[in-house]
Amino acid sequence: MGLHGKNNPAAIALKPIETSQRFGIPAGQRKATLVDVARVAGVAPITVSRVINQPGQVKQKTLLKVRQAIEEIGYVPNLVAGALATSRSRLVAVFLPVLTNPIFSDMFQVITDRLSAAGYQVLLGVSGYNAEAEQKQIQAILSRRPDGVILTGTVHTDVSRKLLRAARIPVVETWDMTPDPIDMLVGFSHEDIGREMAYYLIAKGYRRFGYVEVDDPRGAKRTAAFFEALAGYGITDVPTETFPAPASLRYGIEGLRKLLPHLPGEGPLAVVCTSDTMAHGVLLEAARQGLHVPKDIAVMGHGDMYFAANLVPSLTTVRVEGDQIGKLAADALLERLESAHDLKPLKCDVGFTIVQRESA
Amino acid sequence: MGLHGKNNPAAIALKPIETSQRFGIPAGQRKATLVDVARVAGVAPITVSRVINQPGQVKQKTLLKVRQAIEEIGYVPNLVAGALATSRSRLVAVFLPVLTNPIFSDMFQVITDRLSAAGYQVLLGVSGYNAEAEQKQIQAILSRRPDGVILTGTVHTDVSRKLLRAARIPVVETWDMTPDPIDMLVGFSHEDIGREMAYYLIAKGYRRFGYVEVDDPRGAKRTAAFFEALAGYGITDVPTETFPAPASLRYGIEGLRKLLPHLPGEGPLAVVCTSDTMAHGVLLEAARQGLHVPKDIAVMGHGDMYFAANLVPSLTTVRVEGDQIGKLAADALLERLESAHDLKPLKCDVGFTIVQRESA
DNA sequence: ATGAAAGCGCTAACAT
DNA sequence: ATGTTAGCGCTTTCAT
Repeated sequence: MGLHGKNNPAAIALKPIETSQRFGIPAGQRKATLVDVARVAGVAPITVSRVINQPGQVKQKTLLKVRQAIEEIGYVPNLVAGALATSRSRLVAVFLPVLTNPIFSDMFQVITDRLSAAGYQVLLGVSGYNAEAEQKQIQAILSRRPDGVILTGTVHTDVSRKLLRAARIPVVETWDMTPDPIDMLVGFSHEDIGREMAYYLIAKGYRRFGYVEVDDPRGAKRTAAFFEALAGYGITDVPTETFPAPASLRYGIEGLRKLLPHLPGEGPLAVVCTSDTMAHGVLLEAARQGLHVPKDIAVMGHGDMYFAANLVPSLTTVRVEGDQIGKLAADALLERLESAHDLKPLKCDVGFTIVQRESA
Repeated sequence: MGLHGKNNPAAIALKPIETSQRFGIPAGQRKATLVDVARVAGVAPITVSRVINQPGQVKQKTLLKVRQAIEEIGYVPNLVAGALATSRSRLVAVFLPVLTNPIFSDMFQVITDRLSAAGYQVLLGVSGYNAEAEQKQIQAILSRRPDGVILTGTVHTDVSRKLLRAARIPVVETWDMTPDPIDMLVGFSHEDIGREMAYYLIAKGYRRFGYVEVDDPRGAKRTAAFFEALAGYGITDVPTETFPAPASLRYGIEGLRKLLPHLPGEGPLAVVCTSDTMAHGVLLEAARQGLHVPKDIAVMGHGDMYFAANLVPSLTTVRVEGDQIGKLAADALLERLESAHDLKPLKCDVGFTIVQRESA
């Protein structure tokens, strides 16, 4: 690869300096290494390493000399080699279902900010709400030897769980609750949300419901709990439209259109969506059809996305503190990474809020 | 680090097998290596390497034997070591201004899909429309020795450009045009867009304008060209509201509120926004104020985001093929990476479309 | 405060 | 088709 004298010990041994330009700056193709810096600065390679990693241990004068050499030859440290030597990659893998949902990208942003402030970089995996796809990515990313992993959700394949346990690195599952986490857990109960939404609407006097959902494992938990709570009030006929994840505006529009002919009985009607995006669509379609929200039809979403408060009418929804989850997950990981490696189990429920606005 | 006999050559030489459990499976803490697999399978380490990387070169029988050993001890290859040995990391760095704009996350998704299909993984950097922040991240990520880099925009610090050139890896700049790209370029002309928007609105008969923008370098190009084109028609007084990037719904709402008292003269009025998100806000605020769109006020956005077609009234905007950019950028990079490394310059303008809808 | 030697886990280049 | 040897660029350990 353009390296002169490679695999020719004699050449290297005989003329270690002549293979480079004056001052040992590597010729043309080759990238500068620690050894090059050391040669220019007139110190041992290990001293250069110390200047970079533990500058406190190096005399001021040496420090300056070495830093000047680094500058002079434009040395960029090779973290691949560093990672191999220390078996610490300073890499954290984060898995998200989708990137397009601001709720996840916000969490990702918080995680990235905190981790990169601590000197870590983030490898992103997007699994598309699919445990098999997630497994493939986990498999691939684990060969990068990340120092830690943050997952979205608690539904993973058995192989994924086994691989993660075998990797013996801290793992944080987020965005859900489960009795048997892989390691650490920061989330909230989707069952609680489903139930509370039902109670909220029942309390408001609604007895007729329509439901628009996308097929994702956590949404399904909310759905099941919602239906169960309604059943407690004798309400069992809830027409439902289900679409493939991820949610889109169009599914909301289509959902309401398909739902309308099937909604049973008389009296106040509420349509519940598993995401604000679809609730937005329902709102738009209701407007197109001349239906008044919430008089003719109440609408409730999930996520409190950025537009929810500003829609006309504003959207009643469920707010989850994604930032908070990201912060807690990153901090928990960092604590494990930085401090003593003793098993400190973490299981944290950040809760949720029903945000009452105009639509329901 | 839990490795028995480390730095004790005698111990290793004398009892290489006894340090492990039966069959050479590493004890408790240590992760399995290629050598462990080789020992279990009864072959040389290089053969295991071939089974993983060039299975075609290995006899069927050996292949099975080795794969069984891999399975048995749960071996996960160490790509860190592989990367050091080959000086190929199979890592590509992608820099985005923000993640929350679907236009970028879509492009990212396309890039990720194509690259991971080719066996690469993607390191994401989010620069927040800030060249200094981008530089810091470039600096950090280059020490991971990525095989290639994809950037958003053509505005980078001098240091960034120098670092990227020195890295001697393929670089694709996207989402803009420039006469002096760092290496390859896939984008479109923001000047063309600004100009065409002006022509479009002039042709529709508008002579009074308001402008709502966020402070990002590419948006600024569109703005400048828009104003220049208007000046060609003698229109120089265009009240403008500028907000810090990234765009938000709220800026649109606030923007229109602040703009309204200042809009000059009489006759058809158009408000132009540098993003659909803000145009959405303008639409909402116009509705709140009882202004009819487009009769009282026309609105034009940029980006053709997912909601643009479904708003009421639907949003006239500019569509840019982000997917196409992502596809071309990833493919260009892959071609450089996979085939001969000869300098194949690429400069590609994917163009744009003005999407006429109800709002203007 | 600085250095010498060995090794992290893998693969390229040469055998056989 | 498989093995041997050396080395990727860094850091650890032990010495000075």
